[in-house]
Amino acid sequence: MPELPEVEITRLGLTPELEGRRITAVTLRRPDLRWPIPGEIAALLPGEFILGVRRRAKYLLMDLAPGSALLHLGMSGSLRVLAGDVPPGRHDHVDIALDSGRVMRFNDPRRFGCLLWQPLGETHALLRDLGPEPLSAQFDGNHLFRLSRGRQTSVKAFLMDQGTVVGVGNIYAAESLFQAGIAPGRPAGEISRPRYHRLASAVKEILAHAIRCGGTTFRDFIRPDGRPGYFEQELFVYGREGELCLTCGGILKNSRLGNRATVWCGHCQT
DNA sequence: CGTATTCCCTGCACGC
DNA sequence: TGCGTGCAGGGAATAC
Repeated sequence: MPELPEVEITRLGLTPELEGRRITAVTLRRPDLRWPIPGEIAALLPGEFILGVRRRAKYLLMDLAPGSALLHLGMSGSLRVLAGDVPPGRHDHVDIALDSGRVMRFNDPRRFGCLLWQPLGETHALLRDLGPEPLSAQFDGNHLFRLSRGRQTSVKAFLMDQGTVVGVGNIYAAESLFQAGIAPGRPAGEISRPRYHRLASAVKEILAHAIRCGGTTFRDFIRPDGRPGYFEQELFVYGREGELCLTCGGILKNSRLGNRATVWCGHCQT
């Protein structure tokens, strides 16, 4: 389930394979993923040079002269770069062939991902109302404190809201709240400024650490070169409901918040 | 506007 | 062994 670290790891793996390459062909084996794949993808990409691969939130942007292809991995998507003669398998929905003889292949069993188009100079509606990047200076405890005043929703839902800060999904929200010692169900508006400073620091540290580990391969994430990530070995709470807290030895609780599984320690998180 | 809920989709774990 | 059920979840859409 790709969150910011997994998307960033994907970007890092794609960049040396894609940057400066010319696209020779686009193969769409489905007309749609989450949304229909716009005609510009098949019409405009072949022949274009890939100028760069950027990331904004959990979106990847492949920059070409006439605009950018926008990719989201949803929760089961992955991008791999393979030799051009590797036959496609189940759920290999899109191929982008390169003049290197290799092919970037988009696999997504659950099809929550998307492939969209953004003309040069425009910002796609999906990118318009996003909060700051968590690893940027714009994101800090003051930002969280200010945005949370008057909010009744749980701090976990608040943290996972992409308008608050981007890139934090269920795994990293749970881990960040654990490291900050904050109970996930606490109303966002009731949390003090010092505690939000701790939370912002935890988010930054955990995301940066997860990127260094190559991301989290909990079920299906895979890097462009086929290797897994190793951060799941560092998880303190996510996926560990009923097991022992690694800090205090208590039993980790499991509840549902905002229709998401939420694991936390009732002793360490208050 | 804020908040909670539903829905999209497939693979897999589970219980009978 | 096979079948039904529930869950996983990003995030848009919908309802209130």
